[in-house]
Amino acid sequence: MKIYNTMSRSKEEFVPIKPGKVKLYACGPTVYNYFHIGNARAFLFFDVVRRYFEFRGMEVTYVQNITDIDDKIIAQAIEEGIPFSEVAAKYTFAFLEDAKRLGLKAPHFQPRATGVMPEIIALIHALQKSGHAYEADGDVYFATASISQYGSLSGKKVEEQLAGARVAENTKKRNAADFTLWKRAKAGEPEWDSPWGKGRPGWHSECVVMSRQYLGETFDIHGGGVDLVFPHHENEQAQAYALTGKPLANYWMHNGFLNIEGEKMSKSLNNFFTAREILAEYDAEVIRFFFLSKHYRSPIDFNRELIAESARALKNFHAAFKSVDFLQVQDSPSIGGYESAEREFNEAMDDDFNTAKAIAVLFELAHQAKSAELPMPERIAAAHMLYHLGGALGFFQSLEEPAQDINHLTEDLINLIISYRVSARTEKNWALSDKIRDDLKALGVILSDTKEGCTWTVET
RNA sequence: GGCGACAUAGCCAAGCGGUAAGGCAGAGGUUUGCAAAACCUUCAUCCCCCGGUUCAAAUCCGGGUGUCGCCUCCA
Repeated sequence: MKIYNTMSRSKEEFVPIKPGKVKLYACGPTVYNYFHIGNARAFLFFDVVRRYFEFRGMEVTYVQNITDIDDKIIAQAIEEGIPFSEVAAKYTFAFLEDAKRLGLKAPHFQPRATGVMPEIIALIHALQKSGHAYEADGDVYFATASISQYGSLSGKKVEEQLAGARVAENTKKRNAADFTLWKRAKAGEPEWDSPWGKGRPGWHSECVVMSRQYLGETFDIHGGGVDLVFPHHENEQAQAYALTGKPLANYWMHNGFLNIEGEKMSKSLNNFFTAREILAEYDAEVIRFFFLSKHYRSPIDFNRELIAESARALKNFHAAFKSVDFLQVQDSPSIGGYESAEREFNEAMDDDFNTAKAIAVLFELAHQAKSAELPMPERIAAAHMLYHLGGALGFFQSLEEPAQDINHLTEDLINLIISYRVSARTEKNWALSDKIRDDLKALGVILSDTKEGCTWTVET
């Protein structure tokens, strides 16, 4: 399979370090707030990467960090008037909750920065001893000039950067591109003891520590949003090179940004949505479909009309399952016959995770499953394959009807009212039967007259 | 100033040298008392513009135009 490697700016054949195994690391959230819908794209995409490798029989080790000490957390703590650790705990919990609701499979390891503090300090210390880092007034900086590879990931030449860039003047740095490894604590800020006095780590060291701890010195894939290429990943990589001379990861994958109505999402533009609020409005599966319907490296525009369109498109799959009564036949053995669809699906996914193309295969299968011209066993086989392949993308996690918040009495009453309507229809009293239908609709109960009789669903 | 991405039907979106996938919407039909749902059929002579390479280009090259991103915390 081919993966676009940010390092080489081209698609490369993916060769894992150990055949059959994939060591995957993706940057997780900084827990200073509920994560937003743009974060959700990244989390969801790497969830699909993980699922697809597993689908193809690879043994995946997936690590995602949680940054629970950071300037933004401190700022939020001041704003909420609670200790920083409470902010971190609150939003870590919220993250785990929302991730689950989004249908993300839990990573194998989810280490937190504060849980590896001694290791981070040891890393910085090692960098200092080998001359790649220097202390200045309680802060420690990484000397970017000390390694030749600096800039290789992001393609930036440090000297050329400085001309027009808005680099804050920091006289403690030897070089404007040098980045903070350790930050001296100001009064009242969270602090840890270190060889350089009390302080906290910079952002870029934790991922180096955690990834190497769980995945080894060099691992297969490191991922995150494009904005992390520089400086975060460049700086992670620099530390790894300084430490061992070896790359941190062989493949760097970066998902594109999410825009709102063509504009960047930001709090100042007031177009900021948390995943939590979107999940309150739309099904997790709809959000998943929305993201996967476009290639992961392209920017994606988010707006409600597009989400609604995704919801309509997704109905095709559920209609397909319904048409063969898949819940009843789910456990029956599939007769096969749709191996070519699986081949097509795999080809699409093998080409740098072309989920949009893979989804087209799913629609073909849905079409087959619904086709009244095909014999039922064949339709069921198509539905089985649809379920199988959709699962590789994380779809159809709950095929069952969503639990309706209705008690037995209500249910009986609705059925009673319907029975009166059936009588009215038998008498061709259309005025009354339509009124009953309209009135129930106003209450959120949708009636449908089908060949099998009148069925009802509750509008969600 | 430096680096990079993208421009395909009303909308979303694949395609990456061999003659335009798929979805939404629309149109027509089947079904229906009507409605909804469902199913079937249909829907780009053409891929931002101008040159070039080639037997052949949406796909490659050069030049424009436009949109967006990164270089500062950020998925």
